[in-house]
Amino acid sequence: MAKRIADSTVRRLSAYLRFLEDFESRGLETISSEELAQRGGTTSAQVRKDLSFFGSFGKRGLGYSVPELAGRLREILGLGKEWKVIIIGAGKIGAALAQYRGFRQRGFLILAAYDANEEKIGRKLEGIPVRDITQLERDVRQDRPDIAVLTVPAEEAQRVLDRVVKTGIKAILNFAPTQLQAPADVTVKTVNMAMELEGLSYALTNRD
Amino acid sequence: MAKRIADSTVRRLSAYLRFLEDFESRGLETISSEELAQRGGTTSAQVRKDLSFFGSFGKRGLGYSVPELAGRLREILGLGKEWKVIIIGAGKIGAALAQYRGFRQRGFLILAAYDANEEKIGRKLEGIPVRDITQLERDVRQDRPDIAVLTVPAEEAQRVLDRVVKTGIKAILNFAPTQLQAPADVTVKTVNMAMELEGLSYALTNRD
DNA sequence: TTTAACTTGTGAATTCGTTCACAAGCCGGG
DNA sequence: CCCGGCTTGTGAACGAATTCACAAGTTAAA
Ligand SMILES: NC(=O)c1ccc[n+]([C@@H]2O[C@H](COP(=O)([O-])OP(=O)(O)OC[C@H]3O[C@@H](n4cnc5c(N)ncnc54)[C@H](O)[C@@H]3O)[C@@H](O)[C@H]2O)c1
Ligand SMILES: NC(=O)c1ccc[n+]([C@@H]2O[C@H](COP(=O)([O-])OP(=O)(O)OC[C@H]3O[C@@H](n4cnc5c(N)ncnc54)[C@H](O)[C@@H]3O)[C@@H](O)[C@H]2O)c1
Repeated sequence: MAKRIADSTVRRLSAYLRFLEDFESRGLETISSEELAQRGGTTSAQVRKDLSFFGSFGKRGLGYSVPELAGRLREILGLGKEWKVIIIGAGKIGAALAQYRGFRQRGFLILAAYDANEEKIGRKLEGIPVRDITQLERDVRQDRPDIAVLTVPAEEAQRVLDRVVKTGIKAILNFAPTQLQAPADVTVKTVNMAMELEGLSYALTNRD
Repeated sequence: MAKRIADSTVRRLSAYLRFLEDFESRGLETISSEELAQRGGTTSAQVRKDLSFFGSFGKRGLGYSVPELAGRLREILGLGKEWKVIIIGAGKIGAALAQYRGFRQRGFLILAAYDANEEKIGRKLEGIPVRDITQLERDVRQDRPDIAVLTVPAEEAQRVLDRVVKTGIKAILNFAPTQLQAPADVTVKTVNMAMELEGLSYALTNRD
């Protein structure tokens, strides 16, 4: 990849793909940057610029072929393959995620959940086994998961992250409300719901 | 407020507050922008600039008083009061959120969850009642919640949002993976986990 | 009182992301 | 085959956010 692509661009590509899949299922053949923009709450120039970082996929005067562009986006986003995911922390949020069908549908296969609590180990969550965290290293060597989802208490998060990193996993989705430290070659994304709520609090407080 | 403040700034303020509370609990009296920056993975100039939009809270040569700055940030973020929250959709993720203590701890009081499914109505989730969605309008008039959390299926999300907006609620946290339309005076934040995973997929695919 | 070590607050410079604006290309109709 | 309508792709302009860099203020020590 020649240029560093902004995070915001990647998020929009992901959104475009969602819309394209919707259009595809309705049997539409082509779509213009303007239509895509309207659907995504952005501008047509933004759409074209986003796509232009990766090539030129459209036809002037016509627009984009829906299936072709969807294919290109899947390729760019790395969604051609099925990604293997493990969940660490089979608590309330971990269980909800394990049972969520949306991930599977988008090509993310959840292999297992891990927990330290004896009571949870051995159970199944909608078919997904809850395993003992002490098995983590062995299992990772065998199953080679690509992504780990962290849903352990905040106090444990950094310790668990370090352990996960040591197994060689390079991508982590963290739900603990903490700032985590990881080596540069490991990508960590944090979903912090308290922060989102505080953003709403700010918005409610500071309106004109 | 004189200037429009960037979303990214508000998020960082929220993070700073978290660190300050940590420092506060450890009994530290003052903190420098450099320490705050290190903790938050940013730079000291960024910290000072963020704060400077709202006033000057520090002492040159010394740093910031931990309790004072924490108080100022709470004020800026509107965390002086307790915000009332309702959850719409008592499914897997809605239930996890309803049972999450972290929100209460940070001043977000969950009043109730609402659902359309008869089987769920009338139950309690860790003390939080699940009510019939048909009661929504009446209850909102009475309880005056400030924030609605949407955890309904994606197909329902826009319809439910419109209904919530009509009750006069001005802040919404949406978990459905859809782009939602709302009037300009309503703030909608969407947490899209599939998009986060696709961001990880992109990162794994396009490394140097 | 002077000095050295720190740290803030903030214009200015820079970097990054978005929007503009238009040449270039495609299509269908006459 | 040419014209009018439409849409892409992209430099250039713009605007927003971050980083730099330093004067100004604080403290402690001699
Ligand atoms: N529940 C929510 O809705 C919600 C929302 C936002 C954020 N979060 C965050 O997600 C995390 C989990 O929250 P939760 O509500 O699911 O809590 P929870 O207590 O229900 O679940 C945590 C699980 O992690 C397990 N665990 C603890 N230490 C572990 C370790 N070292 N290795 C493996 N497993 C370990 C526990 O046994 C437990 O099952 C927390 O950081 C929380 O702040 C939760
Ligand atoms: N479960 C997860 O981990 C997860 C993760 C990311 C996103 N999401 C999103 O969150 C939403 C909910 O997911 P879920 O897994 O909790 O699904 P779910 O089916 O368990 O829950 C949805 C709930 O909404 C209720 N509902 C449906 N229509 C309603 C209406 N009109 N009014 C009130 N209630 C209504 C249903 O009765 C159900 O209880 C979906 O949009 C999903 O894509 C879920």
